[in-house]
Amino acid sequence: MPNSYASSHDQHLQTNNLLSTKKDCEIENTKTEMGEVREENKRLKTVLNHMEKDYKSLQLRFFDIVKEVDHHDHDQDLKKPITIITNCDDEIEEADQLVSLRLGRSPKNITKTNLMIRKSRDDEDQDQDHQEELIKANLTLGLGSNNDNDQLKQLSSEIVINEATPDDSSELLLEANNNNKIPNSINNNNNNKMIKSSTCTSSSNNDQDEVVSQAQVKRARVSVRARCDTPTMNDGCQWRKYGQKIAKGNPCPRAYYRCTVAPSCPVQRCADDMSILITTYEGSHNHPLPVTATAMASTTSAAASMLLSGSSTSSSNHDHPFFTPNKNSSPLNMINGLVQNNNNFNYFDHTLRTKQFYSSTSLSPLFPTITLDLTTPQLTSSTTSAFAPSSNSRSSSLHSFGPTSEPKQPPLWGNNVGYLNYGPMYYDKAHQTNNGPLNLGGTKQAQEFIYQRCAEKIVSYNNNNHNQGSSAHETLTETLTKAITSDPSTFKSVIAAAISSMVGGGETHLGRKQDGVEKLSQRLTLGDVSTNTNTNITTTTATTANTNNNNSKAVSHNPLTLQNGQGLSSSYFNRLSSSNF
DNA sequence: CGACTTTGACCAGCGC
DNA sequence: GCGCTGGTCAAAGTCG
Repeated sequence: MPNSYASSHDQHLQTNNLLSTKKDCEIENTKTEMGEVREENKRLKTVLNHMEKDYKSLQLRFFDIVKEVDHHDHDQDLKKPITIITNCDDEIEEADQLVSLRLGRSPKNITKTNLMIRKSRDDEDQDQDHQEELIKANLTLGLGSNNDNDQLKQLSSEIVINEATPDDSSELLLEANNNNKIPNSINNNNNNKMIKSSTCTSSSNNDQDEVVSQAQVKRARVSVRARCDTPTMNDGCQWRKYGQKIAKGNPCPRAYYRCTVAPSCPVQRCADDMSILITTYEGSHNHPLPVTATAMASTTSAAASMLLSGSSTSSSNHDHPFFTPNKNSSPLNMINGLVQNNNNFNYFDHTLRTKQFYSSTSLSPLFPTITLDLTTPQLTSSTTSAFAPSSNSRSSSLHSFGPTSEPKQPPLWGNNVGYLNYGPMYYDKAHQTNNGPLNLGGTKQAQEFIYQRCAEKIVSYNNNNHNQGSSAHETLTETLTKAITSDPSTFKSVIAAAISSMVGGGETHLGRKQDGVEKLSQRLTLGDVSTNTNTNITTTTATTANTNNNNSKAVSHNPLTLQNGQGLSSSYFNRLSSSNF
């Protein structure tokens, strides 16, 4: 018995030793693995830092290039016989605004050119319906005739000029007013009146049609829907409440805010809805924006530009689950994404799908409104999910909405979501994931627009500078190389779209020229771009990139108590955001 | 005291 | 022409 006991005891000890040895081994292995994970984390951090540095440097370079190109365009612009109304108080600002006004929409002289070009084309295509003609007449982009290189070139240069400065609806307003000899003093502070005045001053049918279209453009609004517990949405700007009204049929008051960053900034916003904050922006800032504000400004400006461009339509857009034609509103040849219809959104209303897109009449029947819905669930998988949220604050998420606001953003060109899918027109809140910032899709797409704009500039710039071996050109080449290296797919998409916009312009949605452009795009993108070749959007939208000279107006509706513009927006949200980073 | 919000009045556009 | 409505103004109140 003792022996058996001793042997069993030894066995037990041996088993214990084995177990302890095993545990030791496991611990060692675990430690080793942890060490490896740590090293991996370090490597990842290093890579991330490197990417961030690259991103920042590329971003800086990009803006430098944009400035250079803008400057160059501005120089060219001064040489061009563009009519500039000089009976304004601030000629410098006026000139600047005039240039910026024309993005996405054509000023009168350009429109005439476009009409002329179109006229020759119409000899071939007699079956266009009159309304499309009228709409297209106001599209600066996409009207170039392939048969007329000179005109196309001229048009391209015009496009470059148009995009030399940031665009937005108010700028467009100003432009139209200039065309109609409306005093600028009216423009800055009373866009509505100005618009109506311009409409009344037109005489000829063409002018009337043009003015009507421009009026629609001028009144474009960008409505941002987002679930927000706070009275206002933090978009980085400072807002001051100047009025509040109880809208009929809406228990929630509508508040009116005005941007207080600059005294003359026409941006306003108002807000309404119970759990969903709807912020409607009108116009664009005419002053440098805080970093945190550039995101939303860029986003809304891009949306407004796309709304105004009208060239961005595509049947493929109808497949977007959040595109909502509004049967109560007048047709506008444009928009992808969600169109606001009061506060009711009819997702996927197949019966209403037509070839045309419709604008909203929610705030005013005269103001086409495009809505960036940040409240709806994600219905489709999106590659934007690759962009991990960097903030846990829903409210502060908007801080990282823009290209420059979030230092920890993922790589700028990091995915190839079809920008041809009109991404910037619609930011799904689901892209934030559960707690994520809105910036994911928005940032990337907005930045794609920036890039797109750059690409457009590059194309046009090169067209205008064949014989100039300038340093700017070298810089462009260098930057392009870097960009391609960074993310070839997206860059190719952008370039393809840019070229498409130049070649095919706004015609693609009609099926004309689309084949060639589409093939070109597909070749360039090597399949990176969605088959929804809405190539024409390229042209219009790039507007938003430069917020330094924006001139916009914002209106927002807050269903809740809607108390402050600046207070919550700047202080509360800023605190939130600062605490998160 | 300055900045901001509140709130009633005013104005202009639009529909009937 | 009248009334409704949206948008704006400005004086008063509030807050830090």
